[in-house]
Amino acid sequence: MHGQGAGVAFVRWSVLCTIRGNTLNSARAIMKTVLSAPRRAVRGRGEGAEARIVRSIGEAIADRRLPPGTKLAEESLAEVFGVSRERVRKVLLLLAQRRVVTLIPNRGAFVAKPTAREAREVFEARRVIERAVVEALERTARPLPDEMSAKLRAHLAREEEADRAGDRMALIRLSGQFHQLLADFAGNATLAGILADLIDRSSLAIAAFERRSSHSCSATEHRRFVEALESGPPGAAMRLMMEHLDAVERQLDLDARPDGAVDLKSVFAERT
Amino acid sequence: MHGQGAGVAFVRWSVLCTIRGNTLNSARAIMKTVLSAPRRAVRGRGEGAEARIVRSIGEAIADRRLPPGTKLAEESLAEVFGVSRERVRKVLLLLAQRRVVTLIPNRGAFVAKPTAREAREVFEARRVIERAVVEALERTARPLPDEMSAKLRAHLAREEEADRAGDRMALIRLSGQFHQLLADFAGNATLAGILADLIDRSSLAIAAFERRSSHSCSATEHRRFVEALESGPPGAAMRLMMEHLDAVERQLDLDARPDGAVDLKSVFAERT
DNA sequence: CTCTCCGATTTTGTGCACAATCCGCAGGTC
DNA sequence: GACCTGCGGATTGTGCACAAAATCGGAGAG
Repeated sequence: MHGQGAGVAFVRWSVLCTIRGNTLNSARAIMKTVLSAPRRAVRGRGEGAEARIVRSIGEAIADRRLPPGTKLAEESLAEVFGVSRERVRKVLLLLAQRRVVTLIPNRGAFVAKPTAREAREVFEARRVIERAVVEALERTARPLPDEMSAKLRAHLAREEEADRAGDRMALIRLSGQFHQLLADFAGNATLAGILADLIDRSSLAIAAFERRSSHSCSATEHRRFVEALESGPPGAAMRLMMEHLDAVERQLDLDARPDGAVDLKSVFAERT
Repeated sequence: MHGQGAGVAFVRWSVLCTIRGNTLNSARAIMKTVLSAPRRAVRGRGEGAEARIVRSIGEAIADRRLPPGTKLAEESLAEVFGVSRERVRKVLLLLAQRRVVTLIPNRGAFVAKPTAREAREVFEARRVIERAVVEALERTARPLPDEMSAKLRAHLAREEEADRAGDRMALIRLSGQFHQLLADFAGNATLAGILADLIDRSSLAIAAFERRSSHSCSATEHRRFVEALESGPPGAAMRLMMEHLDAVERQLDLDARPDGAVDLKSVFAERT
């Protein structure tokens, strides 16, 4: 989970200078902000704690240490993170709006369990956005700047290392980060933020619908994509990305199963 | 602001049946849910109030009755809506995550004032998503089903009526709803939800950056689009939609102006 | 033996009060 | 005259306590 923590300090004096008519004391305002920012950072807890907890829970969900359907009791989380229950409540509200957890009135918070339909929608949305990302990359960044290339290759190395080590959890997280990295390079923070949510929800969908035993390695597909982006013919990278997303979705078992208690009969009917 | 309220009742027993191993008492769970759902609806306030306030504030922002930078004091809002202050706080947190309001620690909530960069990003994101929407519409819904056609034409009628009446506020809201309607027809609720946020943020960007005096009427462009979608050659609708979004963005004054106090000197320098 | 009802316990929801912070303003100082 | 420094008023942030609701267990009826 990669929160899109905007620069609060910057927003701060921006608002200060524009809201009220008095724009002349901006220097003083900047001064106070610069001084107060570290002070806030030193205490570190009041505001950073929420972001930390959000990220922590988010990563746990993306890594499937918290599988879909898991109950997230407020009291337990408060104890785990050493904060008050209401802080946890706020965090859960944030995660709920990102559709990563489901809030059921008077029942509590649960790790979201997407429906098959929602899973399909999320992947389609990813295709839509990532197509635009790759288009932007192929259009504006060709040849690929050294910095991007270096970061991508460093990331690929980490992925392949995790693959060799059989660290499935790290591989999942890195795989998501790869797509996030591409979106960041594309230069549209808004789209990147939207994609961040969709990637998290993809993790959820994968956790909920993954077929047992099937697993095409993302690392090699990612490497082929980067190579196509760096030195392939125009459109090759796009094609690889679309195929990659299709492959990931095809790994899922999204057929039938209206999800729930319906197939109980059929399950036991076969046993007669 | 069009909240995407999911079917809570459905999620409810779905979770019930899958979380714990015991799946056999699902019938009983359904029973209790079916009974409790209307009861919750009758009381209606505990959960509906928040959504109502979110929609209310959201519409006010989209209609520019609350221009960017307006302070949203908790106490005042609580009094206006007749709820407790913490309810308002929750609502503001939700709106903040949708980037419609900006939350500044210890300062309060303000109607978001997007930067020029953010405005450009939002419009680019809209182009990305609405391109997909129109593609889906042209691909899967051709010829256009009667129901869609009827709803679209009814909407056009409302837009044109508002245009004739000079009801600028209604026109803005209807214009947003038009795009929302198309996204709904495309059949991907996830994408439609994302677009809903982007449309709201577009309203904000327009409010913040609109040029005085310029105003190309959306209603006629919308009508042309619908006609192209119904009976135009393939691709015509897409082209019109892209041109329409470009036109809306071009109405904005997104040049230079790093936003804030910087141009004060230049403004007064010209007067010597 | 199964189903239903009902009370005890746990968990969530909400109002309230107090603490912390910030803005505006006055007074003093260089 | 400009700047720093406290101080008062107001607003936001947070912990706490209580109320409301749901789950879980057992007892009783069919």
